[in-house]
Amino acid sequence: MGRPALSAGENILKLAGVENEPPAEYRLQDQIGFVLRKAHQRHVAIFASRIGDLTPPQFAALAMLHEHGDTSQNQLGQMVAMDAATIKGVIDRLKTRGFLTVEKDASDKRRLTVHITPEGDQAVRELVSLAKEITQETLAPLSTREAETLLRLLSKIA
Amino acid sequence: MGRPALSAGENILKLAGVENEPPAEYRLQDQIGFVLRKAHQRHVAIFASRIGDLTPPQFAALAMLHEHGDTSQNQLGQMVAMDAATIKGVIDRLKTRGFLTVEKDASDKRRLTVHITPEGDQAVRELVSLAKEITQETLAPLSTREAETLLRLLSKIA
DNA sequence: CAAAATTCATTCGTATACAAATGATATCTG
DNA sequence: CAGATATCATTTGTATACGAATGAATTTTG
Repeated sequence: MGRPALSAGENILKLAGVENEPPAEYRLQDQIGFVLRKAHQRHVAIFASRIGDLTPPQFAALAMLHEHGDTSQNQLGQMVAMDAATIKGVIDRLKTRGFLTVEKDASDKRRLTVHITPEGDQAVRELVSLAKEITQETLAPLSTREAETLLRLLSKIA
Repeated sequence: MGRPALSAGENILKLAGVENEPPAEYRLQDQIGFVLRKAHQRHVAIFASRIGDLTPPQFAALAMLHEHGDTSQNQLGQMVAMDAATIKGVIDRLKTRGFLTVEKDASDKRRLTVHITPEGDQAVRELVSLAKEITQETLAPLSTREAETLLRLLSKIA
């Protein structure tokens, strides 16, 4: 009588009637990090399809400089969420393109001050409408209300 | 009587009472791409603080292989959203670590079949609980309900 | 079946992204 | 003021990420 001892795959919970709760399995597809990476990839692809000759970080740095005016290199990096090593590369490439210039700060010889050029200003002005379209296309699968919600929640975890 | 001709900054809309709608300005901080990039950065930082010796893409590839079983290199890449060049690097590094092996497919000589090793399986099993904590911490600023909403909306645009 | 098209993997080049180390300059503290 | 700290920028090394070109193998087509 009775039943045999517990065999592999069985446990006391099962005996007690707490059936097979799929052990809170881990599905990669449902993890925020995985979805975040894919959403970001899709956005970058949309960006590249509309603005082929500037990357999102380059545009971000230029747009921030356009909006905010002169800043130091590291400060600009902070504003657009790039560390010192990353912002340097971005600025170098924008400098090569003639969109900005860099000069030593007289009052603090460690600093570099970054200026946007007229060409840089003009580029931002011309690209803003495309950038708006990129935002639109990225959010196209969502209703206006959903898009607002997404932006709000995403901002909270950013 | 009458009023002077339109001067700079004025327009017919203003005359009609549609006041100064700030020209739908473009604020970088409100663009989905910018927020997406920052949220992704934060997640990667959290991941690195908990799982120092494996990157999110490496863990994704290994977890997918664990879950799905043997696949070709490119197919694995598709499953974890990495192009051929990217997945190759990831697999090379996991191979070096002994988490997987790669061998030529006999029936299709173009293909490489990727096998997870016992060490790889073990690593996934041990890391899953940490991975869950990473998800939790990334979503910590949100309520449970908000987290579900975010995941759902993000999946739609991913 | 033979030519054309496709698929799989590799390689190269460019661009983020970040840790860590370094040198120059500023600021703080005792 | 002098030594300790901190900040700014640079450099190096590693790891995604992707476009484009390439070669080998397979599949499709005419």
